[in-house]
Parts: sequence; structure tokens; C-alpha cells
Amino acid sequence: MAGTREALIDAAASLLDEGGPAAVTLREVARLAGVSHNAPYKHFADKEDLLAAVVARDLTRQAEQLRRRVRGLPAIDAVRASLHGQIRHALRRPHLFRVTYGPWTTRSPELTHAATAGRAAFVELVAAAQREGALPAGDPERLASLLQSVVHGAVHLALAGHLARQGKGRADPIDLVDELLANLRTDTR
Amino acid sequence: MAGTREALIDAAASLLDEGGPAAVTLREVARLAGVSHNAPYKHFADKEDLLAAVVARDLTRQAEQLRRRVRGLPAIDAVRASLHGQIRHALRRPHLFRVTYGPWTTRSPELTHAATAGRAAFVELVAAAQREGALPAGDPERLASLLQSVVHGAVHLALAGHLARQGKGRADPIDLVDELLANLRTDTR
DNA sequence: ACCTGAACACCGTTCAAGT
DNA sequence: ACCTGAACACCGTTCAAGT
Repeated sequence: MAGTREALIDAAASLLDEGGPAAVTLREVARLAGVSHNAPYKHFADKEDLLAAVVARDLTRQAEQLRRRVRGLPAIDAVRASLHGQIRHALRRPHLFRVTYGPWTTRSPELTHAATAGRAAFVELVAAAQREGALPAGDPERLASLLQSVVHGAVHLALAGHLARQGKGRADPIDLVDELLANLRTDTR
Repeated sequence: MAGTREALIDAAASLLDEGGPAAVTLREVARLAGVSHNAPYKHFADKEDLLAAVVARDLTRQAEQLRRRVRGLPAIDAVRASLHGQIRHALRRPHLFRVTYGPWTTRSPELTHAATAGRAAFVELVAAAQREGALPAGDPERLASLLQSVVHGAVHLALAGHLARQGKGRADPIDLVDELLANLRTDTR
């Protein structure tokens, strides 16, 4: 049955969202998918390989959704939409976010490809915004790394409860990335 | 014996650095400390509580070391030294870094206190640099969060292999935080 | 107060066997 | 090709008992 593999990925994704990587036991994944507790091994090398499939599928879907959303927008708006979208997605599915950018011992080609493609697409948006003069000149890959760093760091700090959520210092990840973007834009004169 | 607790923390820290959280088994921790495999439970509530002690001790030591190193420096240099120090430490001990800012279900008071104190000290440095006119005005906590975000995000991306390590786009975490600092400083005119 | 040895429940993974 | 049931090794945690 070809549906089994997809059902296993669905089950793993659901368990991951609800309880984190520790809650993704192959036994429970199999039970949710309606197969025996070791049927997953016929589809995935091990638990990490299953998680890699969950992450790769999500990265691909996110990239598709982003492409649809930014079509026709000025490049700088596309950059901002991409960053905001990554933040919203990460805050909505924190366990998935942590696993996605956590340590991998498996080098799943599927996962590597999805991650590389997503990053390349973002660098392209940044380069286009630079050509429009809406972001400062300089190597686009490096500027993209700076923006990605703020997004990732702010999300990690927010998930760990290390960002002030009220008072004068209040800052959520969206605020912080907007502040950086504003700073970069005023620099272009 | 009062040394047992410290020996357990030493053993856990060592196993964490070598093989990550999964390698920190209470059995191996106990073996390294020369006690029975469940003696740790007389000193720590559970595995997470032991890891919290490892992290809290490290945060405290890092804060002390930073304080010594920046004494007498102009505030902006202290800010930069703090950020660079965090990056070097994180890259040297990646597992410890990930655990430190990862998900905690335990609310260890020891850990909470160490984290809060460290953050407050950094905000103070940022505020001082603002008073010296070396960083743009605005809420210091918020600006500190932006700087911390870049550090954390750049380290996470570097550890995950998502920063270009060669070519034009080459960017390591030190480069990225320096780029942000330069940007913030040119803004002050 | 601190430690030990046995035991329990749970999990990732393997394997021989079935259709 | 895909699935099942039994089994193995390992781990976190608990408990009764020792000094």
C-alpha cells in the first residue's frame, strides 16, 4: 500500500507537534497509521529518517506557499513576507522548528535538497530587493544570512521565554526583524 | 559525601559535550562518578534536573568570566566582547548551547536565576553603550534582544551547517554580529 | 543522610517467518 | 514487496533494604 508511507509521516508529524521528538515513538506512529509496531522500518531506515521525511515535506510545502504568496510583490515586501511567514510558522509549530534546525546525524538527500532550495529562493528575493535599492548593497548571501539569523535567534529566544513579552522592552520576533529591516533601509541613502 | 553532587555534574557535563543529551545516561554518569546507577536520584529529581544543574553552573561561570574580561573597557567594547564570547563558547560546546536554550519542562530556580542574571548584566552593558552614544537610543532591553537574536540565530545556523563557509557569501557568526554592530553604529549620527 | 541491588515499564532496533 | 510477532539491549525511574 502506497498510502502507508504518507500515513506514517502524518502520524509522526502529529505526534511531534503535540509532544516533541520524544513523543514520536515508532510504536505510537505505527499504531496511528494502523500497522504493526515495526512496519515503519520497511519505509524508513530509523526514527531519524522518519523525522527527516516529516521535515522535508514541511520545508517543501512552506516553500510552495511562500512562492504563491509573494508572487507579484515588490522584492522588499517579498523578503519581509518570507521572514514573517517563517516566524509565524515556527511559533505555531515549535517542535517542528527545533527539529528542522537541530542536529542531524542522517544526511537525508531529500532533506538536504529541500533546505538548499528554500535557502536559495530566499537569497534570490534578497538580491532582487538589493537591485531595487530597498536593501543595502553587498553580498546577497551574507545579507540573507544576517536576516535569517535574526529570525532564528528571535524565535529560539521567544520559545525559550527569553524575550520580554510586556513592558517597555517588549519585543516579539516580528518586532525584532522589522527593526532590523528598518535599520537596513535607513542605511541606504 | 559533598563531592558526589559535583562529581555527578562534572560527569554529566563531560558526557554532554562528547555525545549530546542522549549520551547523558544516568547509568553512565553514575559510573563515571563512581557510584551506583541510581545514586543520582538522591541528588537530583531526574535527568532534566541534573542537566539544569550543568547548565546553571556553566551560565554562572560564563558570567563571572565575562565580568572579569570587560572590566574597565568602554561599554561598546564590552558589548562586543560579550557577544563574541558567547559565540566562541557556543561553537566550542554546541551540545551545551543547544540544551541551555532548548525546551525545559523543569523550572529549576537555580537555572532561572542564572539565566536572568546573565541577561540583566548584558542589558546593562547595552544601556551603558547607549549612554556613551556608541549604540542608537531606544529601549535597551529591546536592543539587547536584537543583538542576542543575531548571536543565537547565527550560532544555530552555523551549527546546522546553514552558513556559507567559503566564497563571497562566507559568513561566520562573528562576521554577522560585527556587521550588525557596524550597521547600528553608522545609524548614530 | 546516603547508597545499593533488583525490578518495572518503555523504547529503538533486529530477525525469522508469514502473505 | 510488505507486514507480523517475538526477542534483545538499553534506559529512566521506583522501591525495599542496607550502613
